Amino acid sequence: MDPLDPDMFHPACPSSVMPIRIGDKWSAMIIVCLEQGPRRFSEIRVPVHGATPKVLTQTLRALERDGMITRTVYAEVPPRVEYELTPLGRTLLELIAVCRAWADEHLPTLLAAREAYEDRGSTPGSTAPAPFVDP
Amino acid sequence: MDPLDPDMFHPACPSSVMPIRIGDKWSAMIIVCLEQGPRRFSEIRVPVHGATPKVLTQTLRALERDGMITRTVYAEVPPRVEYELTPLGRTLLELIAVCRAWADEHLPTLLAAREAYEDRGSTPGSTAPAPFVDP
DNA sequence: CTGTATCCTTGTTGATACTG
DNA sequence: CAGTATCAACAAGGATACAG
Repeated sequence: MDPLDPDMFHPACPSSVMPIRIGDKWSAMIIVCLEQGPRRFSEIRVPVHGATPKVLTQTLRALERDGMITRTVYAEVPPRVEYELTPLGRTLLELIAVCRAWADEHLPTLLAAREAYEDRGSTPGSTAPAPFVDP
Repeated sequence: MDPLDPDMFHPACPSSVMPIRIGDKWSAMIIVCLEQGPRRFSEIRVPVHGATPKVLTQTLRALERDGMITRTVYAEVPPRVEYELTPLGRTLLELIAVCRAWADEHLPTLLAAREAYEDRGSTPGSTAPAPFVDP
């Protein structure tokens, strides 16, 4: 997977309905973006579209604060800043992988349940083999 | 662990700072509460203190909608409602266990990084072995 | 007992514009 | 390029009261 692919986190991506979240809304995306090496601020903005610079900065600061990433400023012009995963941050990759595996296996079941739930709406039947029905 | 222990989710519990969340704020607690068998509405309220009935109902409905739990109403007086994990809901227990294992292993590191970050505040030094320093 | 109904506070996200 | 500042919008969560 290309961490610079603009469609890496397309709205249709399962992560939209995933019941698991690492940190806030954007953290996991950023972690995955940095998997293959350091990235610059503007490089991260590409796949993580929708995140304004403000939100991106907020999230990056929080990750830095928690020791997940490092922030390195190079005294060049134009300025260059690189973000890189720490060993601690890399441990999150494994966790994300586990979550993805869960999604691959169980998300279809979840979505089916959700659809079935909407379908009955307020009509008869109960989820369980219930002895009594909820009017 | 006793799923009816009022202090099961004490504020000092690591889950307060955990960067991983299953669903919303209360879902994971509820899932764990139901691990050992069906529970009634008021039984769930005990360990999940802080959740008002409104929020608890919301969360339970969402979990039911997604096929994680079943809701069974018994036509008794006083009314009795039991919530129970589905097989799908039980798969979340494994996921939660993985997250807990991550926390046991890495949360101290995270907290240390956080403390170190606060300590420097805006003083010298950089997180990375940075060649240049951020003024 | 098991919820609903209202109202309100707060935190989070987003849009837009501007700076070193 | 890499942010910061400011304001607006929204959704989640909580307090309180009440109903079937």
